[in-house]
Amino acid sequence: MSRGEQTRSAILDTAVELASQLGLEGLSIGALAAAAGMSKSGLIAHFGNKQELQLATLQRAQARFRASVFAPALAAPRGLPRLEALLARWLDWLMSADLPGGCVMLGAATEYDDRPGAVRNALAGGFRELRGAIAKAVRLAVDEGHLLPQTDPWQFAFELFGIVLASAHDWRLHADARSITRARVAFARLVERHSAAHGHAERIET
Amino acid sequence: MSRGEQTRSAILDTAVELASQLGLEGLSIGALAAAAGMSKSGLIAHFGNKQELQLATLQRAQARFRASVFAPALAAPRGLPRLEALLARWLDWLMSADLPGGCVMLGAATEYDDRPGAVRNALAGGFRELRGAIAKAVRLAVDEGHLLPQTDPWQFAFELFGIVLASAHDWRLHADARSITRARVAFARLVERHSAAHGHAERIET
DNA sequence: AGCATAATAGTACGAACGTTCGTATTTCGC
DNA sequence: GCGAAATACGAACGTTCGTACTATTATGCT
Repeated sequence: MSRGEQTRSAILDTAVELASQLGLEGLSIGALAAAAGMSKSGLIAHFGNKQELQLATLQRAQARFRASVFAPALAAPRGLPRLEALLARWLDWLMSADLPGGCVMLGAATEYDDRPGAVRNALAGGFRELRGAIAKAVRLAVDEGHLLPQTDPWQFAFELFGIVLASAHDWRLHADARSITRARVAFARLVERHSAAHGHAERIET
Repeated sequence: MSRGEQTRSAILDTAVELASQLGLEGLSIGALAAAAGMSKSGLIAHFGNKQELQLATLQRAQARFRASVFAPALAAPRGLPRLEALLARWLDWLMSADLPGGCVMLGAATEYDDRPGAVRNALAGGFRELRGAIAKAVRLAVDEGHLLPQTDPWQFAFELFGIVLASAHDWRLHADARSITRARVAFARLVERHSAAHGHAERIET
């Protein structure tokens, strides 16, 4: 890795951290340059313009998410264990201390949902890919016999996503640690509802 | 209503519309003045400074939400009908065409969740109040016998909130109309899970 | 070691930001 | 109808924004 690539990578690390707090749009070249300890012009030379910087920052954040959340989940055995690992890692990711301003993608989602362009496309693509991957994991859980065959993977993924969103909201806006427990309870009930044990069996105690 | 109050009110209507698209932080005095057809100085004189403008805009959006979503829901009979009305109105609100940039509160939530200050406090207070109202509606549904007594109102409100968040996300970022159906399905299952008709559960009403 | 090139800094630009001030205009009670 | 108060305007402030262009420094290959 050349020197330029090194500093570019270091810049992006700082950029993700800053974008976490200020949003992808609020991330300014001047503030980033100050945080990275270099000049505005020297910094932006690595990317050309701000949009390219935003795209690169988003890609870096997405790559981190894949590495911290999805890859470990894929290491878990397919089926329910993988889904559980996914949720656990995802919650860890959202509440991690090294993302001081929350998930960059979730923040950018509300920023760019009505702002057509390359950033929005990259963002939507990432979320679509994520949702598809979840749906696939659900399908595998059905194949493994952990979930009932009539389970709709997309509906399941939708509801799981909602649980995560609500948890992130409560955690970040209200600093409510109960959101973790609530997410786990909601997930357990979501699974139970689609599991073969459903109908005969136990009740979940909160 | 004096003339000043009239223009102030008209400004806030425009401000809500603009903040819907640009966010509460991205809402600039210059752009708002242009949209309202008046000068920057003449506009900001009604509020003092930008933060007061943001607070007033937020309060206006919150009042609109109460009027369009919560008040009609309260008109429905307590219990399940009220909860169903709440969800229906909420989804209408989120997908309404006159909120071109999405819900102001949801947008501001991710903007200000790590920015302490008056705006964040007002925002968090509103969401707390909303969540409490939902929990209360759930409690009433339990009292009416529509939901099982062991239902945790806060857990129920959490999950309902998650359904709404996921629906708003899919609708706004992916323009996915299926999010409405998915929200309804998820809600129906959430209710079913806590209802007396649910499989194994014991009845409370004779 | 020397040199071509990559990498960073420096500077300047026009525009937009929020805010303040002085002044003109309009409204409204008397 | 008059005058005080409310309301709106226009101009300017200092700052920051993203970007462009030039100069300087550092790297790496032969």
